[in-house]
Amino acid sequence: MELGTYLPYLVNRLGQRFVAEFSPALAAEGVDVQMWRVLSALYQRGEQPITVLSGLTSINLSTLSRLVGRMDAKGLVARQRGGDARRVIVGLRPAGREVTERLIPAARALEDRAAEAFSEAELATLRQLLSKLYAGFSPEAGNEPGRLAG
Amino acid sequence: MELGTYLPYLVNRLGQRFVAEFSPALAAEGVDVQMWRVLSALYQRGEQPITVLSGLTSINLSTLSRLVGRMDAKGLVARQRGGDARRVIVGLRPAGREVTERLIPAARALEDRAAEAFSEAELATLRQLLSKLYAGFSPEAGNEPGRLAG
DNA sequence: GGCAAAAACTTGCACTTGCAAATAATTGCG
DNA sequence: CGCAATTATTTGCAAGTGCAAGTTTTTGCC
Repeated sequence: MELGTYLPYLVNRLGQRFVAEFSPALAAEGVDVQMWRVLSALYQRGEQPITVLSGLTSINLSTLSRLVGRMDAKGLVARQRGGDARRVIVGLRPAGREVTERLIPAARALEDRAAEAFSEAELATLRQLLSKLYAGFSPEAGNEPGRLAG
Repeated sequence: MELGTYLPYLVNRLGQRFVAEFSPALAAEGVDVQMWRVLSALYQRGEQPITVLSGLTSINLSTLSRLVGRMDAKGLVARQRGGDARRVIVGLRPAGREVTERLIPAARALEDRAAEAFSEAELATLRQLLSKLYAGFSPEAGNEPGRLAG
């Protein structure tokens, strides 16, 4: 049980670090990591039923329901009823789109900073290994793209 | 901003997956991920001042204070005052050690399962890249080993 | 068409979390 | 020695979270 070589440990440690590094930029825009995940998912994929959004972001549905409520109150997103009146479609409002676009450079900078010490080949290898590993745990869904983690 | 190649996204997605995969084993022992992080850190490194434990596990100090309280109530860990009476030393109790030892095989199995599709060389590369990336974000601390993420 | 079962969300509740303030113990300095 | 400043930890408070139960709309079947 070597800690320094334990894969889940290494992965989560790095993930937390990414979030920590991105947090100041988020705070400057008055949003948190969860909101960023919602914003970036909607930005990438367009408006979505809240249940689908829950899958895309890995945020629990009841948590997301309330999170969307808060984001709505902030003017970032809007709820609208779908053709099936049970469905709630969540979409970006202009303010949400603007916040997202202001955050994208910071997100890019984070990755660039991470990539600094690597060759393009190393980066490609890393991405490929991470994806392959993830896919290995999804017998059902494969590797649909989803949330953008900070 | 290709989501499927965005490194923080890939890393966090995989990290969450690891946690999700490990959760049933944890639930069977009546502990959650945070408790596991405390248990495994103490198991690896022996009893620690709560502040040090906070660093090892990346758990906020006030959160950890209450978490340790709950784990104490469960009989998993014990608090004791240090030589400097301000310090609180947290150590494993026998029940905590036993729970940890029962969980280690599941943790190992998780990694084995992840490693299935990889050659030893690929695994070594992945570990090295993850460590290097993490270290790149720590100008100060370098790469002290810490918590064991599920 | 009418009503039970299913589907899609939201909400009640109990618990966890993190910031800032409070408490407890030690150190330094006049 | 005594008290102000520092260090170590806990607690008050105001949120955020997830499970299970509740609400609303649709579907399937007689």
